[in-house]
Amino acid sequence: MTKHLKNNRLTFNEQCYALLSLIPKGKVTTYKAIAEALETKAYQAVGNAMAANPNPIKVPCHRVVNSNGAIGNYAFGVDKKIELLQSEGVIIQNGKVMDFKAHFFDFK
DNA sequence: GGAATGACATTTA
DNA sequence: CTAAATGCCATTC
Repeated sequence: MTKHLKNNRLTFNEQCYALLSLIPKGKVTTYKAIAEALETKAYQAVGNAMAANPNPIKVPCHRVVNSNGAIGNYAFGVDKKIELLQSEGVIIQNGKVMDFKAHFFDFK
């Protein structure tokens, strides 16, 4: 990049991580919700941010699923993502989140 | 600076 | 309901 301004604000990714770190155990959110919380429609960019997640320990990227209830993807494998979620109390069946609304964490 | 890429979403067939 | 096409936007090549 020739424009090394970066401004003073956090990168899009950092903002995503910040939001994710707010999600309590046993709750999930969607890429859409995160994007909306950042006041943008960069749904896909949110996914990219997760893929670039530098610290999976502090950032529970496994709590982010697709807006249609599907699990989506995960750096460590979808199966691993499912296991993590289930161990936190989120019911998953047939690769989809059951009672999605109940487990949904909204940033508003 | 521009093109390509992606852990998505929504609409249409 | 499933599948394909189209739109979006930040990041990376």
